[in-house]
Amino acid sequence: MYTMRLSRYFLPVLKENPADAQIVSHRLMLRAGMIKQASAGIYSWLPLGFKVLRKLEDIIHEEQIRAGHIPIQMPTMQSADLWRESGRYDDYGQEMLRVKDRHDRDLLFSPTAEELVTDIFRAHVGSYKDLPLTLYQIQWKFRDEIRPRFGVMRGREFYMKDGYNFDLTKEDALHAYNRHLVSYLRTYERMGLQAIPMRADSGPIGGEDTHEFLVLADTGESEVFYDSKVTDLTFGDRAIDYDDRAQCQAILDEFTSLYARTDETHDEAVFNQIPEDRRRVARGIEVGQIFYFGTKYSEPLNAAVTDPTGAKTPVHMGSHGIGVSRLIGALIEANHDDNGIIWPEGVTPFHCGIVNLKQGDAEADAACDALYKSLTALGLEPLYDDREERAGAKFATMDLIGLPWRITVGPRGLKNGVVEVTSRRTGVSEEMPPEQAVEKIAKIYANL
RNA sequence: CGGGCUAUAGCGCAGUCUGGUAGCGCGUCCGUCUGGGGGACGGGAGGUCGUAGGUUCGAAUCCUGCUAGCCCGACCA
Repeated sequence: MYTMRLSRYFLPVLKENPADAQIVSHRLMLRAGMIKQASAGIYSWLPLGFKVLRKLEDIIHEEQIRAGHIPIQMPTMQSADLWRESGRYDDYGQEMLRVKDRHDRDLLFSPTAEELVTDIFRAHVGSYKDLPLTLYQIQWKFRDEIRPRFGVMRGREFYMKDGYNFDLTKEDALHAYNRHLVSYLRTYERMGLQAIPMRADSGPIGGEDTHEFLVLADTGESEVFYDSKVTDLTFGDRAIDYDDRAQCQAILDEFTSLYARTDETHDEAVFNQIPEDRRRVARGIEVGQIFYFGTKYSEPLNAAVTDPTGAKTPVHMGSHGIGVSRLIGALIEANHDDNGIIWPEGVTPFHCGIVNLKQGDAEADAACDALYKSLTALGLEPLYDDREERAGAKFATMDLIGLPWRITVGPRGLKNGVVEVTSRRTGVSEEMPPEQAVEKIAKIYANL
């Protein structure tokens, strides 16, 4: 169990804006004590940031496993040999960090893992009976960006979910593609984000079919064009059977048939067929991408299975990524105000804050302790601000770190038997007895 | 990689032009008063001025090299 009393926690908040942070998410992550820059584009994750990272990771694992995908973990340092085999060692360019070990062998810090996962596959899978198979990992990656910027949104070291499907036929692989699209829709929605799948460019991964998921934000790096009706689409709590091909296909069609493209694939003529009042030009942050690339890696790397007729056939593959660390930046870009972050309930580092307005007041202290115990007994994680600080400082800290709910406890309210429950997002406060406040918070998180 | 800029206390900055041995705000520590939106007063701690060399009686300040970081551009999840 974490220490959830602020007096004993490690939350190095900053009152002033660090000079190097340009965009709001970077500023707020530094000010809220979530990260500390270690060098250009490389960050240490402090307790609050680390907690959010873990929450995102948990959601991703749950949704991937629900879709039938299997978690593994591959190394960050990889031998250049495999990359020479696929031809990408030379293709990848300066973005790939190359290192030599003591024996003068070429190593690299993995920017992605198609080669390695294909090597695992070819070593252990030989029959169509072992298909379909989708392996994924959540692991640190490195791309030696020419110019890292915007904090974790464009770092050099980043945390990423990357998954790889292996299928016997193109049809099977396209179902895997659809399955990923659906699972990603669910994943982002649970995080409180609207990420719109847009037709994209395949870039260095290569391939035929690809969609990027974009979160709309003014600070986004890509220009996007879409039909305003796409933002009305929500996945909601509809039941999904990932083995049901027709259902997965229908959901893909529903979410990708309206016009939504990045500037790379934008087609002015097609765009202009949308009724004028529905045409939108905006900016977006890319938080994920899915690819179908057929036998691009399986052929050169010789990843083949025996099909039912006894013939060897290269497997059809796809890969799929979610930028986990940059998602935190995207979440903040999409959820903040002048006072700080506003976490969606699904990803908040603590479920609520408890603010003791008069530390040292016997009744206030006792009421806060009781609230803290009741909430933790229900499996919730409150952050209790028990510091010897004035009310204003405590409010400012709570607003900055963005916990969605705050329970305010002071002598004045306690005299009437009530505490105050405040929504960070709306600012609306309600007075109620402490037990009722606990119930209210528990109810909010009951379905998450 | 091209163009621009910066480096002085944990954070934000002044001091550099005109050389004389470092200062402000915030934070931090101690004390008192406070107690519903970053409170007040008093007292303290904290800096090889990025680094190496040079000029000088004397360098944060002038000169040179190096390193790190930031911004714009090209590139990218």
